Amino acid sequence: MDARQLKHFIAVAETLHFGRAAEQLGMTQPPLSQSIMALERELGAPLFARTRRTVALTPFGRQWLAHVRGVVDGMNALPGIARRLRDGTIGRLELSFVSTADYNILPALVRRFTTTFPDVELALTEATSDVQLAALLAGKGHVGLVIPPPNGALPEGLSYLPLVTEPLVAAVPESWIAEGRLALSAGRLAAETVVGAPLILFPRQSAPAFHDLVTGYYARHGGQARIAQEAIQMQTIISLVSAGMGIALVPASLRNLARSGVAYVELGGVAPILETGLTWRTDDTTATITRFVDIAKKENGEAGRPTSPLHTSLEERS
Amino acid sequence: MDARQLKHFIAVAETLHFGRAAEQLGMTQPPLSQSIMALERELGAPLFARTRRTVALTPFGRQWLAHVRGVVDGMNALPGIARRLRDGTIGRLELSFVSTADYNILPALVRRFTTTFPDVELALTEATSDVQLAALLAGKGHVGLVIPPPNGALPEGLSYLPLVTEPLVAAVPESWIAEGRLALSAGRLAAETVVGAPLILFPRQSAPAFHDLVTGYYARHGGQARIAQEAIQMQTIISLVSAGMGIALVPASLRNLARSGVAYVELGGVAPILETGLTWRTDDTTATITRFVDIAKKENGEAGRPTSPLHTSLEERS
DNA sequence: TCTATTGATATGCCAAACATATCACCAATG
DNA sequence: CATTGGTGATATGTTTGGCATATCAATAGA
Repeated sequence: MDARQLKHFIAVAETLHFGRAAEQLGMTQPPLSQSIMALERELGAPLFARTRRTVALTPFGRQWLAHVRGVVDGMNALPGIARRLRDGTIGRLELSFVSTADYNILPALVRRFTTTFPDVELALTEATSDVQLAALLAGKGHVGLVIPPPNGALPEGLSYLPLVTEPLVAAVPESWIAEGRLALSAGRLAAETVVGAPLILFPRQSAPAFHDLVTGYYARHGGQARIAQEAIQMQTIISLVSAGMGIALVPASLRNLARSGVAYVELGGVAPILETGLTWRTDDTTATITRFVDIAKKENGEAGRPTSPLHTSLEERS
Repeated sequence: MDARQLKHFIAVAETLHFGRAAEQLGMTQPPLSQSIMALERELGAPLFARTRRTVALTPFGRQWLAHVRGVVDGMNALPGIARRLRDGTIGRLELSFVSTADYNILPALVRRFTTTFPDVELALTEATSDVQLAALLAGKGHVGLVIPPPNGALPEGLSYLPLVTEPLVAAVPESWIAEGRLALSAGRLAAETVVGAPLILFPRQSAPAFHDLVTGYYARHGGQARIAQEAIQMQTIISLVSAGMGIALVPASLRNLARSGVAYVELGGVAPILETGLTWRTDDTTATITRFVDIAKKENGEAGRPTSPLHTSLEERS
């Protein structure tokens, strides 16, 4: 039961002529006859009904042929599959991302990748940066959209590509502005005003980089954050703002999350800059990762200003 | 790109140890190393990441492995498929049948066959006997339930197995009995009464054997059939009887086709006997045919009286 | 009757798949 | 730090089986 024998069988079944089948196979007729005979002996039943002058498939041979064809076709496809796996044009890529990326770089990136490599299965998982980094270090997943750690140093073994930098803005209850509780000057919110308002924030453990970015702003402007409420989901935080529980400092791209009763206002003073980038195991040679990083680099280069992908993402979501 | 190489690859991928994989393959380690190296050279990418002490699949190797497994499994399945094709436990069987068999032997036969050989695809086609015989002689289809030709001689090259014999009965409008237009004696219809009534019948060309059976009855009882209407479908004939257009001589098993306004009455005199049997190409060695004929023989032996399968068929149809 | 064509048989050759022997390297262990 | 056991790679010899050449037997067609 050899692949060679199966190909011999298919050739004879297609030509119904041992001589021409042998020629097609690049061999001579006698060993082909022997190969078929050996196959028939092994199967215990004749595949061909031979007269002295003609060859015909037996009903058994005809039915078996269909199955053999499937296997041989699959076998012939293996080198091509290997090549495409090597090139990264087929396969599977597991991408994790922080929730803020969902309003930012993610949709355009995913769209670009899936149109460029439609046969790569892209598995998306939302997770916080620290969870993503731990998973990658444990060998799970392939690439992650993360907010890099506070000290700026990623764990050993991970590569990193910055993708988007954007300022934080304040998400405030619209009523607080209308009622004059928050004073705007030149369309901005003065730093002292921000520091004085109750704050809604991620718990530090879930998103240390983001947390430190916010508290750093407070420290720079001489104040201690008065935390009214903690919440994990961005949507939840905005809901709490909408309910008038406080203000929140959020990435500018969150403007894409329009919600009635919430206004996004630029911060006075030195607005914190949030960076989002792509990370992956340096030693992971999966071709689809290289392809994805290439796409991300190109996206980054073309997008230019950090606001550009935001609009793109809005279009994506419509 | 050889099946042998693929099996080598799978063995090493499963054990992650060249020595044990070689042992499992019944060979020594050096040629196995060479085989894998040749495969990697052919694919242009390493399948395994080797340190001096350990072997691990590369991401590329892991993804390709899944595809290779599918092909090799399919290949390993081929002998088993061949064996079952040879035994007739898998495959395809094309069965044609006359419409009267649908009320008779067919349902029980099909049920028995499909439960005994659930993996044989059974294709059913309704056709008249002459069409079936012509198709079989032309190499189309496998087995047919037919009413044997009038002279009793089937074409050369076809085998035949009698399955059911049953008398014809008269299908008459119930009103004709109630009104006394047809007189019963001892629950039977006198032959003279039958001969005098208008007849609904198959056209001879569609079912010569059946046609001759009916006209033979008329000839034996000294009369000429007065044909009120011809029809091809049994259901149509019974509908015409129901409409009071005449009487019809039909197989006793047609009692299974109960229709309001129609009564089935035994014939006086020598009631014609209708035979239905199975036919197939004598030289067709398809194993499923043998299996089907075996089932039919057993069905025939166990069923005994011709009425038995009728009740079975009624149960089937409920 | 003769010829051409077909698949089967007989026999010799050689590549390639395998085995044996050995090496180079490294981790574990005292 | 030296030693030992275990790993995959390398080198080389051996044999099997897949193939080619030569030929045969049988038959359809002229």
